[in-house]
Amino acid sequence: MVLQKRLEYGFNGYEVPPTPRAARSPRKSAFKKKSENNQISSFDLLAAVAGKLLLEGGGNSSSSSNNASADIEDECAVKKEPLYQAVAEETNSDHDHDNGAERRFFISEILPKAHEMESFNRSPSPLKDFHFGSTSGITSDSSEKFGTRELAFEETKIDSGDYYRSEINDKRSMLGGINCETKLSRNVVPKEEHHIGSGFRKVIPRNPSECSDDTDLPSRENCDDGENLSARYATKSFRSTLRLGDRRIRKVLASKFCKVSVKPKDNTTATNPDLDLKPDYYSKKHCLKSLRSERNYPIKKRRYFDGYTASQSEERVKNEGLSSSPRKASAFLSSIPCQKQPAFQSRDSHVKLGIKSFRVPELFIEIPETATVGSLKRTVLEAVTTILGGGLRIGVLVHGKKVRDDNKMLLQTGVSLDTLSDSLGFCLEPNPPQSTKPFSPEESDFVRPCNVPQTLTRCLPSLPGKHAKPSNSVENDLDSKPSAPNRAKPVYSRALIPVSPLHAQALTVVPPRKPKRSEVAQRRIRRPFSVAEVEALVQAVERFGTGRWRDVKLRAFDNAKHRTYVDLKDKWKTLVHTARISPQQRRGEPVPQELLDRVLTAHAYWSQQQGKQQLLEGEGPQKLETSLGL
DNA sequence: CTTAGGG
DNA sequence: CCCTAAG
Repeated sequence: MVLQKRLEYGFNGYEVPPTPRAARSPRKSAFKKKSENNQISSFDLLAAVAGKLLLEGGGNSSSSSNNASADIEDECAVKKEPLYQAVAEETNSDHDHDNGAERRFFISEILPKAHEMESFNRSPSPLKDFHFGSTSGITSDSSEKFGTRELAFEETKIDSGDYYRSEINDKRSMLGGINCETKLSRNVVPKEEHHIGSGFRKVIPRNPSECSDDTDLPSRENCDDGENLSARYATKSFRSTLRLGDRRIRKVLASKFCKVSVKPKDNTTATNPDLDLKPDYYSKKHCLKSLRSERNYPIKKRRYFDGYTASQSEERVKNEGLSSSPRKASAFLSSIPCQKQPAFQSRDSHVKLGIKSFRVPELFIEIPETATVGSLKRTVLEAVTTILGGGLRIGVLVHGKKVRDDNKMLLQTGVSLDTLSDSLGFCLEPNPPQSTKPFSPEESDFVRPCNVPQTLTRCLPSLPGKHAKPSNSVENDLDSKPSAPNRAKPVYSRALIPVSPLHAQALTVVPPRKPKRSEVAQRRIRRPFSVAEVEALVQAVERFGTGRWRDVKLRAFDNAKHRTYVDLKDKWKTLVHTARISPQQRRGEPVPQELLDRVLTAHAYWSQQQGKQQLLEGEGPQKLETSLGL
């Protein structure tokens, strides 16, 4: 229903609002619930339809930039039924593939050898597979991508399906943004040129490995793919977890002066015997969350990391006289127990990695004894946020050696059925916001492989020969981090216990300092709207009205990362004002009168609509559709 | 998160 | 553009 409504058009080129604003909340809820029940939501469908159109209609979408988005909906309106079905079918078939469990197999129960682990960290725990480590490679990556990284590790599942596919159906792939989330899936999607939003184009590679750091390839379709999602969208839960502190967290954190100790740690509790990771629950939840999250406007967060984090950190070094080499202290080691899962042999030699329950057991925090508990909490949060929120890179270790070539096939790296028994390791490397100073050599090489148990011996990952480029690497695969919320706080506290008594004395006394506002967030630079942008905005508002800024943003400015829906709303506000004042009073780049006229027209129209809607709402929802001629 | 409005 | 109350 919703879908149809949204595809309907009102008269005069204006789209009739799908539903009164007041009634939209319930709609959202309904959507959410539906999705969680593994049903196809209208939103999914809409997205899928759009994606399909993009695929199918790639050739005929020759419309000008400002019409591309309109074309999508226009076409939907015309043949929505067939499309609807097509999409549904496609989705269903996806599910069918999911059920083909016998076609895949697990790398399960990645049980490292305890003695090897101990040699590194003297941990009594036998279960250590993943490690936070600082390696020499950490510092060299692009800076764009950590802006919005939010990670949490708890339950991870990495699935290598029959085929690799990069996500292309989502308009956000146009963002060229922060996350490079590569997903492994079973579908092959042909390389296409896609038109999205206001006709912005971008060629999206088919191969995940071609996904560069500044490419964003999320997808809503993943909602249907529970298994993949658990891995893919885990990145989101860290936020949920830390959200306890909410805003304050975002603003306050990000010191790099956490030292991380490599200390014995109790990992016994880390193991969750439950092998079923509740993929449905997590996947859907994460998926939903990500749907929203990924279309966030990370500007603020990124600003925070790029600016505040670094500057304040450095400032602290000077002001607070923390230990001689605070940066050097960024080594962060942790381990994550991997869970055992039933292993299946796959005819297709595909691998399914199951990683469960990432943990951050040890944190070395430096904080003065005189600090308050509150500041301690914040410090811990800073440490964690810096490391996790700053983004993580996955290192792949084969036989204890790091594999740096992302384009190598697993087979080529020696990861095969025959050799898996030896060791396949992963290394979680912090991706510090400021990646200037490399870590000390000792720490840099402080990466430990996790050993793969015998069960892995049977797992021979080999990529389908169909791939033009055998560039699917574990590293890429893991880039889509999975996670699970909830345990962050317990982890913190436990981590602190053994550490603080040992090092508290050596710490410099530093009065907790409230970050100044200027440090937290600087005002964004002013970026006047161009006439083209105004044109796009006007057109979008003409269609969506003045109360659907999110739609406007998504449709017309989805690729303009610096324009938030609030910006668009504000701009409209000023546009209306501009249109009303005399040309002499106007400043800045002159907006064509034609556009200003349209602004007034649209504004008047939608104001009127709004009035009508409110009246109708008063009369009762029943009459609404009738009155609007729906 | 989105909207709506004031600053 | 920012900030924030409301939903």
